[in-house]
Amino acid sequence: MSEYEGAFDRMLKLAVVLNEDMNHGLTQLGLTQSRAHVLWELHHKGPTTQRVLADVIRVSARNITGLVDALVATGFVTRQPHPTDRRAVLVTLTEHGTKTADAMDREHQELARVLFSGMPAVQFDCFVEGLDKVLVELQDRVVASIP
Amino acid sequence: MSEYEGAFDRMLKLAVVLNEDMNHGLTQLGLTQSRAHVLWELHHKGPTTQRVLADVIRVSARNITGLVDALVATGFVTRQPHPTDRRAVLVTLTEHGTKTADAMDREHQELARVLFSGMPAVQFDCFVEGLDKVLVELQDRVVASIP
DNA sequence: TATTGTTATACTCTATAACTATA
DNA sequence: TATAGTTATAGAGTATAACAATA
Repeated sequence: MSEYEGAFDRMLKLAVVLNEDMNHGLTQLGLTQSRAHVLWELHHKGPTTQRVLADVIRVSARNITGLVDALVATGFVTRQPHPTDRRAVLVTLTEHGTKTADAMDREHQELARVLFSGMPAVQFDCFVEGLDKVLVELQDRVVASIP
Repeated sequence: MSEYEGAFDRMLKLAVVLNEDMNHGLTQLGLTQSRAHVLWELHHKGPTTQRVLADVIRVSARNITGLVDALVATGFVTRQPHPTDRRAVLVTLTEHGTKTADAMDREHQELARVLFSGMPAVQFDCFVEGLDKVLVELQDRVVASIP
Protein backbone atom coordinates (compact mmCIF):
# COMPACT_ATOMS: atom_id res chain seq x y z
CA MET A 1 0.00 0.00 0.00
CA SER A 2 2.84 2.31 0.87
CA GLU A 3 4.17 2.43 -2.71
CA TYR A 4 1.67 5.20 -3.21
CA GLU A 5 3.13 7.43 -0.56
CA GLY A 6 6.24 8.35 -2.47
CA ALA A 7 4.19 9.57 -5.42
CA PHE A 8 1.83 11.40 -3.13
CA ASP A 9 4.67 13.17 -1.35
CA ARG A 10 6.13 14.18 -4.70
CA MET A 11 2.78 15.63 -5.61
CA LEU A 12 2.58 17.66 -2.42
CA LYS A 13 6.12 18.86 -2.87
CA LEU A 14 5.33 19.89 -6.41
CA ALA A 15 2.35 21.87 -5.17
CA VAL A 16 4.57 23.67 -2.65
CA VAL A 17 7.30 24.49 -5.15
CA LEU A 18 4.73 25.62 -7.70
CA ASN A 19 3.18 27.89 -5.13
CA GLU A 20 6.49 29.42 -4.12
CA ASP A 21 7.37 30.01 -7.73
CA MET A 22 4.04 31.67 -8.39
CA ASN A 23 4.37 33.91 -5.34
CA HIS A 24 7.80 34.95 -6.45
CA GLY A 25 6.48 35.93 -9.86
CA LEU A 26 3.57 37.85 -8.36
CA THR A 27 5.84 39.77 -6.00
CA GLN A 28 7.85 40.90 -9.02
CA LEU A 29 4.64 42.27 -10.50
CA GLY A 30 3.70 44.04 -7.25
CA LEU A 31 0.86 41.63 -6.44
CA THR A 32 -0.19 39.13 -3.81
CA GLN A 33 -2.06 35.90 -4.56
CA SER A 34 -5.40 37.30 -3.44
CA ARG A 35 -5.01 40.50 -5.45
CA ALA A 36 -3.84 38.52 -8.47
CA HIS A 37 -6.95 36.38 -8.17
CA VAL A 38 -9.11 39.49 -8.41
CA LEU A 39 -7.07 40.76 -11.37
CA TRP A 40 -7.45 37.40 -13.07
CA GLU A 41 -11.22 37.42 -12.79
CA LEU A 42 -11.40 40.98 -14.10
CA HIS A 43 -9.18 40.01 -17.01
CA HIS A 44 -11.55 37.23 -17.98
CA LYS A 45 -14.88 38.85 -17.12
CA GLY A 46 -14.25 42.52 -17.88
CA PRO A 47 -15.62 45.23 -15.54
CA THR A 48 -17.37 43.54 -12.65
CA THR A 49 -19.24 44.54 -9.50
CA GLN A 50 -17.68 43.80 -6.13
CA ARG A 51 -20.65 41.60 -5.29
CA VAL A 52 -19.91 39.33 -8.25
CA LEU A 53 -16.20 39.30 -7.41
CA ALA A 54 -16.99 38.27 -3.83
CA ASP A 55 -19.15 35.42 -5.14
CA VAL A 56 -16.74 34.02 -7.70
CA ILE A 57 -13.70 34.33 -5.43
CA ARG A 58 -15.81 33.12 -2.50
CA VAL A 59 -14.77 35.63 0.12
CA SER A 60 -16.79 38.15 2.10
CA ALA A 61 -17.93 41.46 0.65
CA ARG A 62 -15.74 43.13 3.26
CA ASN A 63 -12.70 41.35 1.98
CA ILE A 64 -13.34 42.41 -1.61
CA THR A 65 -13.60 46.02 -0.43
CA GLY A 66 -10.11 45.66 1.04
CA LEU A 67 -8.60 43.91 -1.97
CA VAL A 68 -10.05 46.46 -4.39
CA ASP A 69 -8.84 49.29 -2.13
CA ALA A 70 -5.34 47.85 -2.38
CA LEU A 71 -5.54 47.34 -6.14
CA VAL A 72 -6.78 50.91 -6.59
CA ALA A 73 -3.97 52.24 -4.39
CA THR A 74 -1.37 50.38 -6.45
CA GLY A 75 -2.85 51.43 -9.79
CA PHE A 76 -4.16 48.13 -11.15
CA VAL A 77 -7.88 48.96 -11.17
CA THR A 78 -10.35 51.83 -10.80
CA ARG A 79 -13.86 51.98 -9.42
CA GLN A 80 -16.37 53.16 -12.02
CA PRO A 81 -20.03 53.98 -11.40
CA HIS A 82 -22.43 51.26 -12.47
CA PRO A 83 -24.51 52.56 -15.40
CA THR A 84 -27.89 51.44 -14.07
CA ASP A 85 -27.46 50.56 -10.35
CA ARG A 86 -26.25 53.48 -8.28
CA ARG A 87 -25.46 51.25 -5.30
CA ALA A 88 -22.89 49.24 -7.25
CA VAL A 89 -19.46 50.00 -8.65
CA LEU A 90 -17.76 48.41 -11.61
CA VAL A 91 -14.21 47.42 -10.85
CA THR A 92 -12.28 48.05 -14.04
CA LEU A 93 -8.69 47.26 -15.07
CA THR A 94 -6.40 50.20 -15.74
CA GLU A 95 -3.95 49.98 -18.61
CA HIS A 96 -1.34 48.86 -16.09
CA GLY A 97 -3.74 46.24 -14.76
CA THR A 98 -4.38 44.92 -18.25
CA LYS A 99 -0.69 44.77 -19.07
CA THR A 100 0.01 42.96 -15.82
CA ALA A 101 -2.74 40.42 -16.45
CA ASP A 102 -1.27 39.81 -19.90
CA ALA A 103 2.14 39.29 -18.35
CA MET A 104 0.65 36.79 -15.90
CA ASP A 105 -0.90 34.96 -18.84
CA ARG A 106 2.42 34.80 -20.65
CA GLU A 107 4.24 33.55 -17.57
CA HIS A 108 1.56 30.93 -17.06
CA GLN A 109 2.07 29.61 -20.59
CA GLU A 110 5.84 29.83 -20.31
CA LEU A 111 5.81 27.82 -17.10
CA ALA A 112 3.63 25.14 -18.68
CA ARG A 113 6.04 24.94 -21.59
CA VAL A 114 9.15 24.73 -19.42
CA LEU A 115 7.54 22.11 -17.21
CA PHE A 116 6.44 19.71 -19.88
CA SER A 117 8.82 20.27 -22.73
CA GLY A 118 11.38 17.48 -22.76
CA MET A 119 8.85 14.98 -21.56
CA PRO A 120 8.41 12.24 -24.16
CA ALA A 121 4.97 12.01 -25.71
CA VAL A 122 4.06 8.60 -24.31
CA GLN A 123 5.07 9.61 -20.84
CA PHE A 124 3.26 12.93 -21.17
CA ASP A 125 0.07 11.11 -22.10
CA CYS A 126 0.38 8.72 -19.16
CA PHE A 127 1.00 11.62 -16.86
CA VAL A 128 -2.04 13.53 -18.05
CA GLU A 129 -4.23 10.45 -17.85
CA GLY A 130 -2.98 9.79 -14.34
CA LEU A 131 -3.67 13.38 -13.36
CA ASP A 132 -7.23 13.10 -14.56
CA LYS A 133 -7.82 9.94 -12.54
CA VAL A 134 -6.34 11.53 -9.45
CA LEU A 135 -8.48 14.64 -9.80
CA VAL A 136 -11.66 12.63 -10.16
CA GLU A 137 -10.74 10.42 -7.19
CA LEU A 138 -9.88 13.38 -5.03
CA GLN A 139 -12.91 15.40 -5.88
CA ASP A 140 -15.13 12.46 -5.03
CA ARG A 141 -13.33 12.09 -1.76
CA VAL A 142 -13.57 15.77 -0.93
CA VAL A 143 -17.24 15.95 -1.81
CA ALA A 144 -17.88 12.89 0.31
CA SER A 145 -16.01 14.15 3.34
CA ILE A 146 -16.77 17.87 3.47
CA PRO A 147 -20.55 18.22 3.77
CA MET B 1 2.98 24.37 -27.50
CA SER B 2 -0.41 24.82 -25.95
CA GLU B 3 -1.08 21.09 -25.56
CA TYR B 4 0.80 21.42 -22.29
CA GLU B 5 -1.52 23.99 -20.83
CA GLY B 6 -4.38 21.62 -20.17
CA ALA B 7 -2.17 19.32 -18.13
CA PHE B 8 -0.65 22.26 -16.31
CA ASP B 9 -4.05 23.65 -15.40
CA ARG B 10 -5.08 20.22 -14.12
CA MET B 11 -2.01 20.22 -11.95
CA LEU B 12 -2.78 23.62 -10.50
CA LYS B 13 -6.35 22.60 -9.88
CA LEU B 14 -5.18 19.47 -8.14
CA ALA B 15 -2.93 21.57 -5.91
CA VAL B 16 -5.88 23.79 -4.99
CA VAL B 17 -8.23 20.90 -4.25
CA LEU B 18 -5.54 19.12 -2.26
CA ASN B 19 -4.94 22.24 -0.24
CA GLU B 20 -8.65 22.72 0.51
CA ASP B 21 -8.95 19.12 1.56
CA MET B 22 -5.97 19.41 3.86
CA ASN B 23 -7.28 22.58 5.43
CA HIS B 24 -10.59 20.92 6.06
CA GLY B 25 -8.90 18.04 7.83
CA LEU B 26 -6.76 20.38 9.92
CA THR B 27 -9.76 22.43 10.99
CA GLN B 28 -11.35 19.23 12.26
CA LEU B 29 -8.28 18.69 14.40
CA GLY B 30 -8.32 22.27 15.71
CA LEU B 31 -5.26 23.34 13.72
CA THR B 32 -4.23 25.75 11.00
CA GLN B 33 -1.65 25.00 8.33
CA SER B 34 1.08 26.99 10.06
CA ARG B 35 0.44 25.41 13.43
CA ALA B 36 0.27 21.96 11.85
CA HIS B 37 3.63 22.61 10.25
CA VAL B 38 5.12 23.27 13.70
CA LEU B 39 3.46 20.15 15.08
CA TRP B 40 4.80 18.11 12.20
CA GLU B 41 8.38 19.21 12.82
CA LEU B 42 8.07 18.47 16.53
CA HIS B 43 6.66 15.06 15.71
CA HIS B 44 9.71 14.24 13.61
CA LYS B 45 12.41 16.01 15.59
CA GLY B 46 11.17 15.65 19.17
CA PRO B 47 11.53 18.57 21.62
CA THR B 48 13.03 21.51 19.75
CA THR B 49 14.04 25.11 20.50
CA GLN B 50 12.08 27.91 18.91
CA ARG B 51 15.21 29.07 17.13
CA VAL B 52 15.50 25.73 15.33
CA LEU B 53 11.79 25.74 14.53
CA ALA B 54 12.10 29.21 13.02
CA ASP B 55 14.99 28.02 10.86
CA VAL B 56 13.43 24.82 9.55
CA ILE B 57 10.04 26.42 8.92
CA ARG B 58 11.77 29.53 7.58
CA VAL B 59 9.77 32.18 9.38
CA SER B 60 10.86 34.90 11.81
CA ALA B 61 11.52 34.19 15.48
CA ARG B 62 8.63 36.50 16.25
CA ASN B 63 6.29 34.37 14.23
CA ILE B 64 7.35 31.18 16.02
CA THR B 65 6.66 32.86 19.34
CA GLY B 66 3.10 33.50 18.16
CA LEU B 67 2.56 30.02 16.74
CA VAL B 68 3.89 28.34 19.87
CA ASP B 69 1.73 30.66 22.03
CA ALA B 70 -1.30 29.46 20.07
CA LEU B 71 -0.31 25.79 20.29
CA VAL B 72 0.24 26.13 24.04
CA ALA B 73 -3.13 27.84 24.46
CA THR B 74 -4.86 25.02 22.58
CA GLY B 75 -3.03 22.26 24.44
CA PHE B 76 -0.87 20.77 21.70
CA VAL B 77 2.54 21.66 23.15
CA THR B 78 4.26 22.95 26.28
CA ARG B 79 7.36 25.07 26.77
CA GLN B 80 10.00 23.25 28.82
CA PRO B 81 13.25 24.74 30.12
CA HIS B 82 16.30 23.84 28.09
CA PRO B 83 18.59 21.64 30.22
CA THR B 84 21.81 23.52 29.45
CA ASP B 85 20.90 26.87 27.87
CA ARG B 86 18.78 29.04 30.10
CA ARG B 87 17.93 31.43 27.26
CA ALA B 88 16.21 28.74 25.25
CA VAL B 89 13.00 26.74 25.67
CA LEU B 90 12.23 23.28 24.38
CA VAL B 91 8.87 23.12 22.68
CA THR B 92 7.47 19.70 23.52
CA LEU B 93 4.38 17.82 22.33
CA THR B 94 1.70 17.09 24.89
CA GLU B 95 -0.07 13.75 24.77
CA HIS B 96 -2.82 15.46 22.80
CA GLY B 97 -0.22 16.91 20.44
CA THR B 98 1.30 13.49 19.87
CA LYS B 99 -2.07 11.88 19.23
CA THR B 100 -2.99 14.64 16.79
CA ALA B 101 0.28 14.27 14.89
CA ASP B 102 -0.37 10.52 14.67
CA ALA B 103 -3.83 11.22 13.31
CA MET B 104 -2.35 13.56 10.69
CA ASP B 105 0.03 10.80 9.70
CA ARG B 106 -2.79 8.30 9.30
CA GLU B 107 -4.86 10.72 7.22
CA HIS B 108 -1.87 11.42 5.05
CA GLN B 109 -1.44 7.71 4.29
CA GLU B 110 -5.16 7.20 3.83
CA LEU B 111 -5.34 10.05 1.33
CA ALA B 112 -2.41 8.61 -0.65
CA ARG B 113 -4.17 5.26 -0.75
CA VAL B 114 -7.52 6.68 -1.84
CA LEU B 115 -5.88 8.81 -4.50
CA PHE B 116 -3.85 6.14 -6.20
CA SER B 117 -5.73 2.94 -5.58
CA GLY B 118 -7.65 2.03 -8.71
CA MET B 119 -4.94 3.43 -10.94
CA PRO B 120 -3.56 0.64 -13.13
CA ALA B 121 0.09 -0.20 -12.52
CA VAL B 122 1.39 0.92 -15.93
CA GLN B 123 -0.39 4.22 -15.66
CA PHE B 124 0.76 4.68 -12.08
CA ASP B 125 4.37 4.18 -13.15
CA CYS B 126 4.04 6.67 -16.00
CA PHE B 127 2.47 9.16 -13.67
CA VAL B 128 5.21 8.87 -11.09
CA GLU B 129 7.92 9.10 -13.74
CA GLY B 130 6.25 12.20 -15.15
CA LEU B 131 6.01 13.73 -11.71
CA ASP B 132 9.72 13.23 -11.16
CA LYS B 133 10.59 14.91 -14.44
CA VAL B 134 8.31 17.80 -13.66
CA LEU B 135 9.80 18.31 -10.22
CA VAL B 136 13.35 18.35 -11.56
CA GLU B 137 12.40 20.77 -14.36
CA LEU B 138 10.58 23.06 -12.00
CA GLN B 139 13.23 23.13 -9.34
CA ASP B 140 15.83 24.01 -11.95
CA ARG B 141 13.60 26.78 -13.16
CA VAL B 142 12.93 28.11 -9.70
CA VAL B 143 16.59 28.02 -8.72
CA ALA B 144 17.47 29.80 -11.96
CA SER B 145 14.88 32.54 -11.56
CA ILE B 146 14.86 33.33 -7.85
CA PRO B 147 18.39 34.47 -6.90
C1' DT C 1 29.85 40.44 21.57
C1' DA C 2 26.52 37.05 19.87
C1' DT C 3 22.28 34.48 20.54
C1' DT C 4 17.34 33.25 22.33
C1' DG C 5 13.18 34.76 22.82
C1' DT C 6 9.91 38.61 23.83
C1' DT C 7 7.60 43.16 23.24
C1' DA C 8 6.32 46.85 20.05
C1' DT C 9 4.53 47.97 15.73
C1' DA C 10 2.66 47.23 11.18
C1' DC C 11 0.71 45.00 6.94
C1' DT C 12 -2.21 41.36 4.54
C1' DC C 13 -6.02 38.29 4.36
C1' DT C 14 -9.91 36.74 6.43
C1' DA C 15 -14.66 36.92 9.01
C1' DT C 16 -19.18 38.79 11.17
C1' DA C 17 -22.14 42.49 12.28
C1' DA C 18 -24.01 47.08 12.03
C1' DC C 19 -25.01 50.75 8.93
C1' DT C 20 -25.91 53.79 4.51
C1' DA C 21 -27.62 54.39 0.18
C1' DT C 22 -30.22 52.57 -3.27
C1' DA C 23 -33.52 49.04 -5.61
C1' DT D 1 -37.86 44.57 2.29
C1' DA D 2 -33.65 43.19 0.01
C1' DT D 3 -29.16 44.27 -2.00
C1' DA D 4 -24.32 46.75 -2.75
C1' DG D 5 -20.82 48.38 -0.43
C1' DT D 6 -18.59 50.60 3.72
C1' DT D 7 -17.23 51.11 8.58
C1' DA D 8 -16.20 48.77 12.95
C1' DT D 9 -14.05 45.17 15.12
C1' DA D 10 -11.45 40.91 15.54
C1' DG D 11 -8.16 37.11 14.73
C1' DA D 12 -4.50 34.65 12.05
C1' DG D 13 -0.04 34.84 9.77
C1' DT D 14 3.75 37.42 8.42
C1' DA D 15 7.76 40.96 8.94
C1' DT D 16 11.42 44.24 11.13
C1' DA D 17 13.37 46.46 15.03
C1' DA D 18 14.39 47.24 19.84
C1' DC D 19 15.26 44.97 24.07
C1' DA D 20 15.95 41.45 27.90
C1' DA D 21 18.47 37.67 29.72
C1' DT D 22 21.99 34.56 29.00
C1' DA D 23 26.13 32.49 26.54
